Amino acid sequence: MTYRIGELAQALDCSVDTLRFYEKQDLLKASGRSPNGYRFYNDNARRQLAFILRAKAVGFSLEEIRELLEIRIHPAANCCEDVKSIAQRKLELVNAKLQELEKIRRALDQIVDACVGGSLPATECSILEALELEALELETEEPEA
Amino acid sequence: MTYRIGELAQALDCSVDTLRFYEKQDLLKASGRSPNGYRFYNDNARRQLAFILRAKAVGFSLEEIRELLEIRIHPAANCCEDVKSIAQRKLELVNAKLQELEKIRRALDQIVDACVGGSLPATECSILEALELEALELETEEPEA
DNA sequence: GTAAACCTTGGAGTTTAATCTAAGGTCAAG
DNA sequence: CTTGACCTTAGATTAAACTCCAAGGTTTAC
Repeated sequence: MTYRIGELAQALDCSVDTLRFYEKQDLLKASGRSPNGYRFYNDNARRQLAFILRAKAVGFSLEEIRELLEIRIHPAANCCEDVKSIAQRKLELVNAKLQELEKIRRALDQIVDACVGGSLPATECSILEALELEALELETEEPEA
Repeated sequence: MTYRIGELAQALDCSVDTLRFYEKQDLLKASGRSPNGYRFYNDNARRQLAFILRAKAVGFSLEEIRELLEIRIHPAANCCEDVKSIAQRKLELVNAKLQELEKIRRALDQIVDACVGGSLPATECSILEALELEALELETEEPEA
Protein backbone atom coordinates (compact mmCIF):
# COMPACT_ATOMS: atom_id res chain seq x y z
CA MET A 1 0.00 0.00 0.00
CA THR A 2 1.04 3.58 -0.54
CA TYR A 3 -0.53 6.67 0.93
CA ARG A 4 -0.50 10.35 0.26
CA ILE A 5 0.10 12.52 3.28
CA GLY A 6 -3.59 13.20 3.85
CA GLU A 7 -4.49 9.53 3.56
CA LEU A 8 -1.87 8.44 6.07
CA ALA A 9 -2.87 11.22 8.44
CA GLN A 10 -6.50 10.16 8.26
CA ALA A 11 -5.65 6.46 8.62
CA LEU A 12 -3.72 7.01 11.87
CA ASP A 13 -5.77 9.93 13.09
CA CYS A 14 -3.26 12.72 13.15
CA SER A 15 -2.86 15.89 11.08
CA VAL A 16 -0.84 16.39 7.90
CA ASP A 17 0.95 19.19 9.69
CA THR A 18 2.07 16.70 12.29
CA LEU A 19 3.52 14.44 9.59
CA ARG A 20 5.48 17.31 8.03
CA PHE A 21 6.60 18.31 11.51
CA TYR A 22 7.83 14.78 12.26
CA GLU A 23 9.74 14.85 9.00
CA LYS A 24 11.54 18.03 10.05
CA GLN A 25 12.28 16.37 13.39
CA ASP A 26 13.80 13.32 11.64
CA LEU A 27 11.23 11.02 13.11
CA LEU A 28 9.45 9.94 9.94
CA LYS A 29 10.74 10.33 6.41
CA ALA A 30 8.30 10.06 3.52
CA SER A 31 9.00 6.89 1.54
CA GLY A 32 9.46 9.08 -1.54
CA ARG A 33 8.04 11.79 -3.73
CA SER A 34 5.68 11.48 -6.68
CA PRO A 35 6.70 13.22 -9.94
CA ASN A 36 4.50 16.13 -8.89
CA GLY A 37 6.42 16.60 -5.65
CA TYR A 38 3.82 15.06 -3.34
CA ARG A 39 5.11 12.92 -0.47
CA PHE A 40 4.10 9.29 -0.43
CA TYR A 41 4.31 6.74 2.37
CA ASN A 42 4.39 2.93 2.35
CA ASP A 43 3.40 0.43 5.01
CA ASN A 44 6.79 0.60 6.70
CA ALA A 45 6.33 4.33 7.18
CA ARG A 46 2.83 3.65 8.41
CA ARG A 47 4.15 1.21 11.02
CA GLN A 48 6.78 3.68 12.11
CA LEU A 49 4.15 6.38 12.51
CA ALA A 50 1.94 4.01 14.47
CA PHE A 51 4.87 3.36 16.80
CA ILE A 52 5.58 7.04 17.24
CA LEU A 53 1.97 7.80 18.12
CA ARG A 54 1.74 4.95 20.61
CA ALA A 55 5.01 5.77 22.27
CA LYS A 56 3.82 9.34 22.58
CA ALA A 57 0.58 8.18 24.16
CA VAL A 58 2.49 6.44 26.94
CA GLY A 59 4.54 9.48 27.79
CA PHE A 60 7.68 9.34 25.67
CA SER A 61 8.93 12.67 24.33
CA LEU A 62 9.75 12.94 20.65
CA GLU A 63 13.41 13.02 21.65
CA GLU A 64 13.07 9.71 23.51
CA ILE A 65 11.15 8.22 20.60
CA ARG A 66 13.96 9.23 18.28
CA GLU A 67 16.34 7.37 20.59
CA LEU A 68 14.12 4.29 20.59
CA LEU A 69 14.01 4.32 16.80
CA GLU A 70 17.79 4.63 16.63
CA ILE A 71 18.34 1.41 18.54
CA ARG A 72 19.66 -1.01 15.94
CA ILE A 73 21.31 -4.36 16.22
CA HIS A 74 23.76 -5.09 13.45
CA PRO A 75 24.21 -8.77 12.63
CA ALA A 76 27.99 -8.40 12.56
CA ALA A 77 28.39 -6.65 15.92
CA ASN A 78 25.98 -9.00 17.77
CA CYS A 79 25.87 -6.62 19.47
CA CYS A 80 27.69 -3.54 20.62
CA GLU A 81 27.38 -2.85 24.33
CA ASP A 82 26.19 0.64 23.49
CA VAL A 83 22.98 -0.56 21.91
CA LYS A 84 22.40 -3.08 24.62
CA SER A 85 22.78 -0.62 27.44
CA ILE A 86 20.55 1.93 25.74
CA ALA A 87 17.90 -0.72 25.20
CA GLN A 88 18.25 -1.81 28.82
CA ARG A 89 17.83 1.69 30.13
CA LYS A 90 14.74 2.17 28.01
CA LEU A 91 13.44 -1.17 29.20
CA GLU A 92 13.80 -0.10 32.81
CA LEU A 93 11.96 3.11 32.04
CA VAL A 94 9.17 1.16 30.38
CA ASN A 95 8.95 -1.22 33.33
CA ALA A 96 8.68 1.71 35.73
CA LYS A 97 5.90 3.19 33.64
CA LEU A 98 4.14 -0.18 33.60
CA GLN A 99 4.20 -0.30 37.39
CA GLU A 100 2.78 3.21 37.74
CA LEU A 101 0.03 2.42 35.27
CA GLU A 102 -0.78 -0.83 37.03
CA LYS A 103 -1.28 1.06 40.27
CA ILE A 104 -3.56 3.57 38.61
CA ARG A 105 -5.45 0.76 36.91
CA ARG A 106 -6.06 -1.06 40.17
CA ALA A 107 -7.22 2.12 41.84
CA LEU A 108 -9.67 2.83 39.04
CA ASP A 109 -10.81 -0.79 39.16
CA GLN A 110 -11.62 -0.36 42.84
CA ILE A 111 -13.58 2.78 42.16
CA VAL A 112 -15.61 1.25 39.35
CA ASP A 113 -16.13 -1.76 41.59
CA ALA A 114 -17.35 0.34 44.48
CA CYS A 115 -19.95 1.77 42.13
CA VAL A 116 -21.85 -1.50 42.25
CA GLY A 117 -21.55 -1.89 46.00
CA GLY A 118 -18.02 -3.21 46.14
CA SER A 119 -15.29 -3.31 48.70
CA LEU A 120 -14.60 0.37 49.34
CA PRO A 121 -15.51 1.73 52.74
CA ALA A 122 -18.56 3.90 53.23
CA THR A 123 -16.58 7.13 53.44
CA GLU A 124 -16.07 9.38 50.48
CA CYS A 125 -13.54 7.78 48.17
CA SER A 126 -11.23 9.31 45.62
CA ILE A 127 -8.52 7.85 43.45
CA LEU A 128 -5.95 8.79 46.09
CA GLU A 129 -7.78 6.84 48.77
CA ALA A 130 -8.19 3.92 46.40
CA LEU A 131 -4.44 3.97 45.76
CA GLU A 132 -3.76 3.87 49.49
CA LEU A 133 -6.20 1.06 50.13
CA GLU A 134 -4.60 -0.76 47.28
CA ALA A 135 -1.18 -0.34 48.85
CA LEU A 136 -2.46 -1.59 52.20
CA GLU A 137 -4.01 -4.65 50.64
CA LEU A 138 -0.86 -5.50 48.77
CA GLU A 139 1.04 -5.27 52.04
CA THR A 140 -1.22 -7.42 54.17
CA GLU A 141 -2.41 -9.85 51.52
CA GLU A 142 -0.20 -12.89 51.10
CA PRO A 143 1.21 -13.12 47.59
CA GLU A 144 -0.76 -15.86 45.79
CA ALA A 145 -3.57 -15.86 48.36
CA MET B 1 4.90 15.42 58.69
CA THR B 2 4.72 18.92 57.29
CA TYR B 3 6.89 20.42 54.59
CA ARG B 4 7.71 23.85 53.34
CA ILE B 5 7.52 24.26 49.60
CA GLY B 6 11.23 23.73 49.07
CA GLU B 7 11.28 20.61 51.22
CA LEU B 8 8.38 19.02 49.37
CA ALA B 9 9.87 19.94 46.02
CA GLN B 10 13.16 18.36 46.98
CA ALA B 11 11.48 15.26 48.44
CA LEU B 12 9.60 14.51 45.22
CA ASP B 13 12.22 15.89 42.84
CA CYS B 14 10.40 18.76 41.22
CA SER B 15 10.83 22.54 41.43
CA VAL B 16 9.12 24.99 43.77
CA ASP B 17 7.93 26.83 40.68
CA THR B 18 6.17 23.68 39.58
CA LEU B 19 4.35 23.47 42.93
CA ARG B 20 3.17 27.08 42.70
CA PHE B 21 2.16 26.42 39.11
CA TYR B 22 0.12 23.34 40.12
CA GLU B 23 -1.59 25.44 42.75
CA LYS B 24 -2.67 27.99 40.13
CA GLN B 25 -3.91 25.09 38.00
CA ASP B 26 -6.00 23.75 40.91
CA LEU B 27 -4.08 20.52 41.00
CA LEU B 28 -2.47 20.82 44.41
CA LYS B 29 -3.46 23.19 47.16
CA ALA B 30 -1.03 23.88 49.96
CA SER B 31 -2.35 22.39 53.21
CA GLY B 32 -2.16 25.89 54.73
CA ARG B 33 -0.05 28.95 55.36
CA SER B 34 2.29 29.66 58.27
CA PRO B 35 1.85 32.99 60.10
CA ASN B 36 4.61 34.41 57.91
CA GLY B 37 2.72 33.57 54.74
CA TYR B 38 4.79 30.55 53.74
CA ARG B 39 2.89 27.60 52.25
CA PHE B 40 3.04 24.31 54.11
CA TYR B 41 2.14 20.82 52.95
CA ASN B 42 1.19 17.66 54.85
CA ASP B 43 1.48 14.01 53.87
CA ASN B 44 -1.85 14.05 52.06
CA ALA B 45 -0.58 16.81 49.83
CA ARG B 46 2.60 14.86 49.37
CA ARG B 47 0.67 11.80 48.22
CA GLN B 48 -1.36 13.90 45.85
CA LEU B 49 1.78 15.38 44.36
CA ALA B 50 3.30 11.93 44.01
CA PHE B 51 0.20 10.85 42.11
CA ILE B 52 0.32 13.88 39.83
CA LEU B 53 3.96 13.29 38.97
CA ARG B 54 3.44 9.61 38.26
CA ALA B 55 0.36 10.17 36.16
CA LYS B 56 2.32 12.75 34.20
CA ALA B 57 5.12 10.25 33.64
CA VAL B 58 2.72 7.82 31.99
CA GLY B 59 1.38 10.37 29.57
CA PHE B 60 -1.58 12.03 31.24
CA SER B 61 -1.96 15.76 30.66
CA LEU B 62 -2.52 18.02 33.65
CA GLU B 63 -6.11 18.40 32.46
CA GLU B 64 -6.62 14.62 32.53
CA ILE B 65 -4.97 14.40 35.92
CA ARG B 66 -7.37 17.03 37.20
CA GLU B 67 -10.23 14.85 35.97
CA LEU B 68 -8.78 11.79 37.67
CA LEU B 69 -8.48 13.68 40.94
CA GLU B 70 -12.05 14.89 40.64
CA ILE B 71 -13.44 11.35 40.59
CA ARG B 72 -15.13 10.95 43.94
CA ILE B 73 -17.54 8.38 45.27
CA HIS B 74 -19.96 9.74 47.85
CA PRO B 75 -21.18 7.18 50.37
CA ALA B 76 -24.77 8.37 49.97
CA ALA B 77 -24.93 8.27 46.19
CA ASN B 78 -23.28 4.83 45.92
CA CYS B 79 -22.72 5.93 43.28
CA CYS B 80 -23.84 8.32 40.61
CA GLU B 81 -23.57 6.98 37.10
CA ASP B 82 -21.54 10.04 36.17
CA VAL B 83 -18.64 9.11 38.37
CA LYS B 84 -18.81 5.52 37.33
CA SER B 85 -18.74 6.23 33.64
CA ILE B 86 -15.90 8.72 33.99
CA ALA B 87 -13.92 6.18 35.97
CA GLN B 88 -14.70 3.53 33.38
CA ARG B 89 -13.56 5.70 30.51
CA LYS B 90 -10.32 6.47 32.33
CA LEU B 91 -9.90 2.80 33.06
CA GLU B 92 -10.19 1.97 29.37
CA LEU B 93 -7.62 4.63 28.58
CA VAL B 94 -5.27 3.19 31.19
CA ASN B 95 -5.78 -0.32 29.82
CA ALA B 96 -4.99 0.88 26.31
CA LYS B 97 -1.81 2.52 27.58
CA LEU B 98 -0.89 -0.68 29.39
CA GLN B 99 -1.21 -2.66 26.17
CA GLU B 100 0.95 -0.23 24.21
CA LEU B 101 3.59 -0.30 26.92
CA GLU B 102 3.51 -4.07 27.05
CA LYS B 103 4.22 -4.23 23.33
CA ILE B 104 7.11 -1.82 23.64
CA ARG B 105 8.42 -3.76 26.62
CA ARG B 106 8.38 -7.07 24.75
CA ALA B 107 10.11 -5.50 21.78
CA LEU B 108 12.84 -4.07 24.00
CA ASP B 109 13.11 -7.42 25.76
CA GLN B 110 13.75 -9.09 22.42
CA ILE B 111 16.41 -6.57 21.54
CA VAL B 112 18.21 -6.90 24.85
CA ASP B 113 17.90 -10.65 24.45
CA ALA B 114 19.36 -10.61 20.97
CA CYS B 115 22.38 -8.83 22.39
CA VAL B 116 23.53 -12.05 24.00
CA GLY B 117 22.90 -14.16 20.94
CA GLY B 118 19.18 -14.56 21.30
CA SER B 119 16.33 -15.29 18.98
CA LEU B 120 16.41 -12.40 16.54
CA PRO B 121 17.37 -13.19 12.96
CA ALA B 122 20.78 -12.29 11.63
CA THR B 123 19.51 -9.25 9.73
CA GLU B 124 19.74 -5.76 11.13
CA CYS B 125 17.10 -5.37 13.81
CA SER B 126 15.38 -2.30 15.10
CA ILE B 127 12.58 -1.83 17.58
CA LEU B 128 10.11 -1.78 14.70
CA GLU B 129 11.27 -5.17 13.46
CA ALA B 130 11.17 -6.51 16.99
CA LEU B 131 7.58 -5.31 17.29
CA GLU B 132 6.67 -7.10 14.08
CA LEU B 133 8.36 -10.32 15.09
CA GLU B 134 6.54 -10.03 18.37
CA ALA B 135 3.22 -9.70 16.57
CA LEU B 136 3.97 -12.73 14.39
CA GLU B 137 4.90 -14.85 17.38
CA LEU B 138 1.75 -13.92 19.22
CA GLU B 139 -0.23 -14.93 16.16
CA THR B 140 1.38 -18.32 15.55
CA GLU B 141 2.19 -19.28 19.13
CA GLU B 142 -0.57 -21.10 20.97
CA PRO B 143 -1.68 -19.20 24.06
CA GLU B 144 -0.20 -20.99 27.11
CA ALA B 145 2.36 -22.90 25.02
C1' DG C 1 -12.07 26.13 -18.00
C1' DT C 2 -13.03 26.58 -13.40
C1' DA C 3 -14.22 24.97 -8.85
C1' DA C 4 -13.09 21.71 -5.10
C1' DA C 5 -9.99 19.02 -2.90
C1' DC C 6 -5.76 17.76 -2.75
C1' DC C 7 -0.60 18.92 -2.32
C1' DT C 8 3.98 22.22 -1.80
C1' DT C 9 7.02 25.67 1.03
C1' DG C 10 8.38 28.97 4.57
C1' DG C 11 7.30 31.14 8.41
C1' DA C 12 4.25 32.83 12.12
C1' DG C 13 1.21 31.69 15.99
C1' DT C 14 -0.70 28.70 19.81
C1' DT C 15 -0.97 25.58 23.77
C1' DT C 16 0.92 23.18 27.56
C1' DA C 17 3.81 23.00 31.15
C1' DA C 18 6.86 24.86 33.08
C1' DT C 19 10.86 28.16 34.31
C1' DC C 20 12.82 32.54 35.22
C1' DT C 21 13.05 37.49 36.86
C1' DA C 22 12.35 41.37 39.80
C1' DA C 23 11.38 43.29 43.99
C1' DG C 24 10.83 42.29 48.37
C1' DG C 25 9.72 39.75 53.23
C1' DT C 26 11.54 36.07 56.97
C1' DC C 27 14.72 33.84 59.79
C1' DA C 28 18.86 31.45 61.84
C1' DA C 29 23.91 31.89 62.33
C1' DG C 30 28.03 34.47 63.32
C1' DC D 1 23.15 43.71 62.03
C1' DT D 2 24.18 41.70 57.96
C1' DT D 3 24.87 37.47 55.07
C1' DG D 4 22.68 33.45 53.18
C1' DA D 5 19.04 30.54 52.45
C1' DC D 6 14.65 30.42 52.57
C1' DC D 7 9.93 32.33 51.23
C1' DT D 8 6.18 35.82 48.73
C1' DT D 9 3.91 37.93 44.34
C1' DA D 10 3.14 39.21 39.51
C1' DG D 11 4.47 38.86 35.22
C1' DA D 12 7.82 37.64 31.32
C1' DT D 13 10.17 34.06 28.96
C1' DT D 14 11.10 29.41 27.30
C1' DA D 15 10.77 24.64 25.16
C1' DA D 16 8.16 21.07 23.11
C1' DA D 17 4.83 19.89 20.07
C1' DC D 18 2.12 21.17 17.26
C1' DT D 19 -1.18 24.27 14.30
C1' DC D 20 -2.23 27.76 11.17
C1' DC D 21 -1.47 30.94 7.25
C1' DA D 22 -0.20 32.76 2.68
C1' DA D 23 0.87 31.99 -1.85
C1' DG D 24 0.91 28.86 -5.09
C1' DG D 25 0.99 24.08 -7.93
C1' DT D 26 -1.88 19.54 -9.30
C1' DT D 27 -5.82 16.59 -10.24
C1' DT D 28 -10.65 15.19 -10.72
C1' DA D 29 -15.22 16.35 -11.59
C1' DC D 30 -18.73 19.06 -13.93
